Amino acid sequence: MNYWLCKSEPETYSWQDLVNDGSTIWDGVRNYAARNNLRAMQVGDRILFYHSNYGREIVGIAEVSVSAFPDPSDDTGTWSSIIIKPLRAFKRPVSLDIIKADVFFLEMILIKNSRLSVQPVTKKEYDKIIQMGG
DNA sequence: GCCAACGTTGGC
DNA sequence: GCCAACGTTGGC
Repeated sequence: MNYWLCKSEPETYSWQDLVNDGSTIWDGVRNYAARNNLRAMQVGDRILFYHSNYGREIVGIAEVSVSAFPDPSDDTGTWSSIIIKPLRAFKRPVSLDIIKADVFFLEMILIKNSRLSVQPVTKKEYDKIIQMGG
């Protein structure tokens, strides 16, 4: 099993929206690095769900329920989508401030490449995040 | 709302 | 193939 982090602006699509919907298509990604990460995802992989902008915290864990297929919002066949579903919310959301303040996360992509919207997370990082999230 | 960091585009 | 110009993301 592999671990990932996906960003969403809560004003556009929040964790609560995902819970309400039961599952959602993750489409509209238009960045090659992010797309390649989407394509590497397998059913059952875990996704840390991060609220960017207003929020700036990891709020819960989602799961890949359908692996990569052509993005229906794209006519060119260049881009890919997946489908995710919520697994559980954190008792205590893990904020960007907390992550940045901890040297354990110095190498985390969330810190080093803050613009990448779909990124891999190591098992160590994942385990510590979910421990902090409760 | 500003702007730094990063990606992409297009002229040369 | 380089790089300046431009657009976007996302933290502050």
